[in-house]
Amino acid sequence: MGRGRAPCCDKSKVKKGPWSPAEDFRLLTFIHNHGHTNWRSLPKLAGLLRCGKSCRLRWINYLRPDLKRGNFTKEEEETIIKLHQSLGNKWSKIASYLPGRTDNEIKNVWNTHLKKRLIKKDADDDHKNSRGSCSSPSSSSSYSSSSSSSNLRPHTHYESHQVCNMEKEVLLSAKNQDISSITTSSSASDCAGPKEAISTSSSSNCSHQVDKAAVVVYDEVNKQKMSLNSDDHQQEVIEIPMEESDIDFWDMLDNLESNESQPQEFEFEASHNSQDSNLFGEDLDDHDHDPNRGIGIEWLRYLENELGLEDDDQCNNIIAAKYNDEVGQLGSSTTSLADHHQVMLMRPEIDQFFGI
DNA sequence: AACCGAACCAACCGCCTCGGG
DNA sequence: ACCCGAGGCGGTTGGTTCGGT
Repeated sequence: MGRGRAPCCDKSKVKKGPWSPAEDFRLLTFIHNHGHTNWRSLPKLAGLLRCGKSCRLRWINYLRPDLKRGNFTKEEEETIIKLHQSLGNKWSKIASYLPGRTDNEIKNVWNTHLKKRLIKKDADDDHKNSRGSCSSPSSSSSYSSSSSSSNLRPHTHYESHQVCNMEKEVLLSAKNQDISSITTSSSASDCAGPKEAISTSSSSNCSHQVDKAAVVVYDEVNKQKMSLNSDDHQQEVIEIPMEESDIDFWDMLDNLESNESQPQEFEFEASHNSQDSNLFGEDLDDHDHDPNRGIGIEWLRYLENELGLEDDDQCNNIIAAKYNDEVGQLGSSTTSLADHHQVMLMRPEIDQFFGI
């Protein structure tokens, strides 16, 4: 095995760094039209100069339409903390219990907020205990004593690792408690928990038990979440009705991309998401079976917002020109103007024209 | 206003697992 | 049983933003 693992792609020929709106759009459109059966070949087929892994990551962490954006709620944070006690750093497993959240997102939240918060809380508890009645020597774990000394300043990576290991020791005992407490509970398949984490867990008894523990935690937390989620976090699948269009259009986007001096900000509010998807759902029903026909204007707004293009006059003009070209080519066909407003992504005056 | 350190987060890297041949 | 390729995962990095001085 002297050669080592072959790289997943030719690193010299792939683009790295932040994704441009055009790349996002291209990836979105391709996946919508063809799915993602083979990530490795996807970039080539989609005309992206990216590694397949990079495309997958971008899709999973950012472009997937069922993603929930915005800050984590208290309930979500509680869920993460509890699941982390059961599962440890199994971010993808934890993510499977939080619909709309990605493992990367959860990992980031844990590392930046929750871990520090817990350490601080432990330190506070320790402090209180030490000031109170004399605790027995056995009650002061090595974790709490050492962590409290280090949590007053930012951790280096090495220190974080140490803290993490110490947490593991503590969590292990918590884990064992969880497992022992649920051995009489129903089987994992009976639980209404997340699909993947349960159905695909075919590994060791240990991990299976850990999953069970997580399911219990999940059920508990989920009860609290149900009422909240029913209103403002509905799972809306955003249709992407844009047919992969001609090369010129992509070239145009690529040109735009090269004119951009700054990466765009793609803030996307969860509320916007649900609101818009509600709106365009009905419109699409009449058209989405034929991708060349009408498109939900709200989806376009979503995309526009996602790609950070709404204020880009240059882009607007180019796309409007593209639109005029297409309408011109269609000539006096029976297709209505409204059926082709998909190229008019971001022009308020055109919205007015359509009475939107 | 300028600087600096902290916080944040998107993206990359490399290892692991799994499934097909 | 073994090999290989693809997908998945967790750890880490580095660029950007934020907040304090």
